[in-house]
Amino acid sequence: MTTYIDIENHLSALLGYAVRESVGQTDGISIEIERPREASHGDYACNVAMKLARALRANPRQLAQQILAALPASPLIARTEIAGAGFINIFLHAAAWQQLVPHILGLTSTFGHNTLGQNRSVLVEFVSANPTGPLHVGHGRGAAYGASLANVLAASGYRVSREYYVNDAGRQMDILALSTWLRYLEQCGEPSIFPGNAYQGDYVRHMANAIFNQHGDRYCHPTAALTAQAPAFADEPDAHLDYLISEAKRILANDYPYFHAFALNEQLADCRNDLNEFGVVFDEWFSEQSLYDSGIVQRTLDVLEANGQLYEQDGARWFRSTRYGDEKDRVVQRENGLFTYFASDIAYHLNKLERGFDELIDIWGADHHGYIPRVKGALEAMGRNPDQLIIALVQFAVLYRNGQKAAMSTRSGEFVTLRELRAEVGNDAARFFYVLRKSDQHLDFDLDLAKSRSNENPVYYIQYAHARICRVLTQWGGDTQTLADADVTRLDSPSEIDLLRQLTNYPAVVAAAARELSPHLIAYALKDIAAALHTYYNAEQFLIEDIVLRHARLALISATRIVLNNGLTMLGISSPEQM
RNA sequence: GCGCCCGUAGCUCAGAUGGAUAGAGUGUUGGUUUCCGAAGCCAAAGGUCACUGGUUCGACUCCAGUCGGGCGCACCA
Repeated sequence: MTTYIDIENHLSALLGYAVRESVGQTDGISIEIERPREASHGDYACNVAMKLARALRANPRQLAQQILAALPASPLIARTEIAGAGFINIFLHAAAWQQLVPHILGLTSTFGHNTLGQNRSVLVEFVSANPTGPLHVGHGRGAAYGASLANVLAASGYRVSREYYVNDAGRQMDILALSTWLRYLEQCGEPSIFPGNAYQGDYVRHMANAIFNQHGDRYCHPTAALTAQAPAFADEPDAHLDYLISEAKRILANDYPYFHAFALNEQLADCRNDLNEFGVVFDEWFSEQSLYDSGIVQRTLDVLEANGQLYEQDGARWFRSTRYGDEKDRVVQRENGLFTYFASDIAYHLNKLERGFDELIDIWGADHHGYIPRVKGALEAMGRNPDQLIIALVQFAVLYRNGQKAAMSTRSGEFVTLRELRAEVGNDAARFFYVLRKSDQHLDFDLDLAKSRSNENPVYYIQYAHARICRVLTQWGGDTQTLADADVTRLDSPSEIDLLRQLTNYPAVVAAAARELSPHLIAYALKDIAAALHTYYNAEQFLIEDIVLRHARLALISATRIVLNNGLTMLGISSPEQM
């Protein structure tokens, strides 16, 4: 078995050599190998002659001629031509494509991997939803995107850590603890004083039930005292909520942390379970509270203070983010002495860098884009390189059912949860539909299409290709290991060459997906590969008398199965052997 | 008002460093199975890449402006 020659690297090296030999200087000019749309323009094309033309003040077609004259011989190249304004078109021998089959069968699960990351470490932080209720479909998109992206990066030579930032320290958690206690009081038979801006969802009642069943009326107190001041807050619902929180803390005293911790643990466990079922796992669940407990928040502000980045005004402490391109300065410590979310977030990002990661990727909802300058600015203000932090924005997903929008709002309790979505369309369809769009593009999620078990559903199209191959290999009944040694020189029909080309392109797609943080490219490549497989399946027979050709074809579809499985796995989608 | 994102076929969307005649699915129309799974395949039709100008050998791609849509502009997270 001869060793595999990577076509694009090979052509790039040959042309680079030819350019140096023929016209000499190539500074600033990179050799770009592209795949023309038009088959008559060759298998690959190079535009280097046109790029050199300007600098050398020469005719591009003449340059192309000189370059081709110096082009070394290659076992892959059948012929070359000069076309158009000065394109060098390259036509390959079938062997250039055929060599891929034993290559894939040898590598199996690592085929498609690349070394773009050069073993750098990257922390991918995603989902990070407040643990104040079930994940909804918007979080689902961030989860699917982040998990797929992390897999793409891992396949591209990065050491990847997946992290969920748990906002367990803020006011929202207090509201959840309060909501749980108030529902509990209803269980105790107290008159309901549940405000409209507390958490309305049934899951709060469920937590209250659980506590009541376990502890009876141990945490019961009369609600009369809580209602006494209510009328004063008629026009200030948020102030009313804060009042109730402070009263809950006062009345429950040492029991308040119980409600807080119970609600937090319950929601976190639910969230973790939900994501696990979705195939989304994290290496670390990082607590915001731990940033306070370990003193990092204080230390962070000390650093900023020492650097002259903070000032006092109106009783609050401000960070001079306008120095770093932000629209206005931002408060890090409020008039009431409490730190803002921003303060702990600066500390969190500092902590990430102190843990030694080379790159940080934050995946945020697109509605947080205005937050970017202040976080990057804070890193810069602490003497860090803000370019180490990359923020990937994920746009909203809008569900459509029967052609109509399904609206959602966490507070009102009328949202569609990720769990409901998964139950309705299945994990595979959900993962696929979520990453089928570019992440910074709005997503119209068609529920009816996603759950249809018909040819209209693109996820089945790909899975069906995989199942079809498995079926053929099963009917054949041989050992697929032996196919690695098959003589593949007769794989030269149009549908075979086309399929081989699609498979050859796959590693470049993975690299592009990593470079562009765009796992959707994988989904589109899989559709193309599946289409080429289906065409092949209809064009040729596999289980034929001719044993050499039979083994060659089985080797090809076996390789195709491996690539489909690699890609589907990267997107967190199953590869069924039968459907 | 300012900032970020977006505008490609009837619909939903791709288009990797600027390349040659613009891509897929779906929908519409027509064809396809004595044969490994028809959840498939083949074909037709469908476009002023929002608009205007600029950069250059070449622009869907880069720049400026206009129009249209989304999001954001807290001592919330």
